[in-house]
Amino acid sequence: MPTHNADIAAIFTEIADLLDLQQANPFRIRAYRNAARIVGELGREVRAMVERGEDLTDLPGIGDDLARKLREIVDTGKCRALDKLHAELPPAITELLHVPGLGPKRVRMLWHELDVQTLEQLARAARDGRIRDLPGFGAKTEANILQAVEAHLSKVRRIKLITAAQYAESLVAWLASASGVSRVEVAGSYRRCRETVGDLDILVIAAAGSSVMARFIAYDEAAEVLSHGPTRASVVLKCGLQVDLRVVEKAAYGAALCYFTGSKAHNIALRRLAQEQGLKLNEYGVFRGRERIAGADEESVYGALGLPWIAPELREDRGEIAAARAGRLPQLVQLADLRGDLHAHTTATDGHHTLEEMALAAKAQGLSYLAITEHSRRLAMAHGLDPRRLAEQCDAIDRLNEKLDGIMLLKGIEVDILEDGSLDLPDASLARLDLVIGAVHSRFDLPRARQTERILRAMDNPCFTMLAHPTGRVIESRAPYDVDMLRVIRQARQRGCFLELNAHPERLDLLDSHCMMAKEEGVLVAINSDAHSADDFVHLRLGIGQARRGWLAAADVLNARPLPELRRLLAQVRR
DNA sequence: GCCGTTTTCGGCCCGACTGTTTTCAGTCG
Repeated sequence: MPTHNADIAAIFTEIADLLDLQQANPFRIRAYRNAARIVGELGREVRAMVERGEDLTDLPGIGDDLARKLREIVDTGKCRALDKLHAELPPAITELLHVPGLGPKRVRMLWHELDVQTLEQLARAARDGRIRDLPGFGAKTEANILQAVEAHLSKVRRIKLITAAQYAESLVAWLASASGVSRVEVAGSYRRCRETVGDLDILVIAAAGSSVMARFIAYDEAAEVLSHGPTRASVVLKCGLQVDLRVVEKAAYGAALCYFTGSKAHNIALRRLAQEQGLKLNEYGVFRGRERIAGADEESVYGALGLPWIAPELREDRGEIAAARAGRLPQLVQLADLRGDLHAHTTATDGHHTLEEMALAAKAQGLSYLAITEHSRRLAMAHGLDPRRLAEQCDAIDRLNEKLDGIMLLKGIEVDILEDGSLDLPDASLARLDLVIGAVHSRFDLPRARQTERILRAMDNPCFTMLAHPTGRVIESRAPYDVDMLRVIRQARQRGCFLELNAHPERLDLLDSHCMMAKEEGVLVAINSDAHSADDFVHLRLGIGQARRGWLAAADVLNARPLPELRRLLAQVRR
C-alpha cells in the first residue's frame, strides 16, 4: 500500500490531536499540525522525494525529527510515535475533539470523570444529564454538546466555491442595505479563491449604532445563531453553511480584512514578522506601543511590516512572505490577460449551443480566439466524433471563420486517451487540427505506474498538444487518479506540449500545487473553460483564481498569448 | 518540534464570545 501525502498528513494530524489530549507542549503540537498542512498541500509526493534521496528538511517546518518520521512512514507505512500514543489513549477519542465546543481540556475531563471515549458515549452522557455537574460545565454546555454531537453526524462538508458564491452574494446584498453600512466584503478562503470553502467570513464597515448586526442574525436563511456580540457573530444557514460576520470601523478595515482573509498560517507568519520588528499586528491595525501606525487598508498593513501588498490567493504561508520581502512576488495573471479559450464543446457532441453561438459568446467575453474541442468517438455517451464527423466539423469551422469578425475559431479535439495510451482517433484525422487535447475519461483506477505510463505514451504522439484536466478529479466527488504529476510535467517540458487548467467549477484541475510545479519546470498552462454552453465562459474567472493560487503570471499562461504567437507555439509542438 | 542578518537555546500570534464564574478558562477563528 503506497503512502500518499494525504496519508502522512492524516498521521501527523492524529499525532497532534493525541498530543493535544495529553496537554503536551503546544508548540510541539503546532509543529505536527504545520507539518500536516505542508505535506498535505505539497505538489510532489513525499514518497518520491524519499526514493530519490532528497533532503526532506528543505521543506519548511520539517526538521530532523519530522524528516525521520516521514521516511519511517514512507518505508513502513506506520509511525511508532503514533502507535505509542495509541497505546496510551482510547482509540476513537480524537473524534470527540472534532465536536464543536469541545477542545482538549473538556475531552480530557469527560474521559477521566465519565469515561466518555466515543461520540455515542458522549451523546448518552449528555442525555443522562451527567455532564452538567462536571466542573467548568453546566446545563447550557451539556445541551450544546448534545446538539453539536447530533449535528456532527450530519455535518456538511466543504462546499464548492461557485456554490458558496451564490450564498455569499445574496447575503452581502442583504447586509449592504443595513443602516450605517459603508462596505461589505467576503473574506476568508472565499477571497483566497480556494476551490472549496468551509464557511463564509464577511467583513463590514459600519458606523456606531448600525443595524447590521441585528440584520445579520435576523437573516431569512439563518437557521441558528451560534454567537453574537457587538463586533462579531456567527450563524448557520439552513443549507448548513456557517457564516461569521465581523463589524469594524473604517480605520481598522485593512487590518481586519487581512485578519479575516487568512489563511491562519499566513496570519501567524505576519504577526511573527511584526513581533520581530517590535510591532504588534492584530485585527485593528499595526501598533508600535499603543500607537496605531497602519490599518485602514491592506497596503498600509503590509507596508508597515516592510512588505508589498500580497494578493489573497497567495496567502497560504507557502513562501509568499519571503518572496514579498525579496521583491519577487509574481505579477499574477488576471482575467483580462486571457486572449482566448482552448477547450469548448458544441451541439455536435454534448454541448448546448452551436459553433456560431459559442463563437459569439466567446467574443462577448472579450476573447479573440476559441478552440472547438469535441469529445472523440469512444465517449459514445457524449456522441463523440468519429473521423468523418470531425472532418465535417473542420469544414464547418473553416466556413464560419470566413464570416466571423473579431473572433477566430480553432480546430481541435478532446481525444480520449485509451487505456494503453493510444489516442481514440487516427493520426491522419488529428493532423489536420490546430490542437489536440488528450484526456483520460476511463479506467481512473489504474495503478500509479500504469496510469503514468498511459499518459506519457499519449503525450508521445506527435499530434498531442495538451493534457486536459490532468488529475481527473471532480471536487468533493471523485478523487484524482493516481499519477506521477512531476513525471508528466517533465515529459510535457521535453515534448514542448502544455497542460490544461480546466476552469469548470466541478474540476479546477490542475491543482494549485501542480501549477507551481509546471511554472517551476517551465511548462505553459492553458486556462480553459471546457464550456458546454454559451454561459460557461464565465467559469474562466474561477480558473484565473486557481491559477493565481498556483502563482502563475500571464507569461506562464498559454492562452494569454495573442493568436499569432499561440499559432507559433502550437506549431512547434508538432514534430 | 522548529528555527536563527540579534540567538544552536529560548523563544514560538492575538483577540472575541460563551458559560460558568465572581475574574476567567476554554474554544474558536
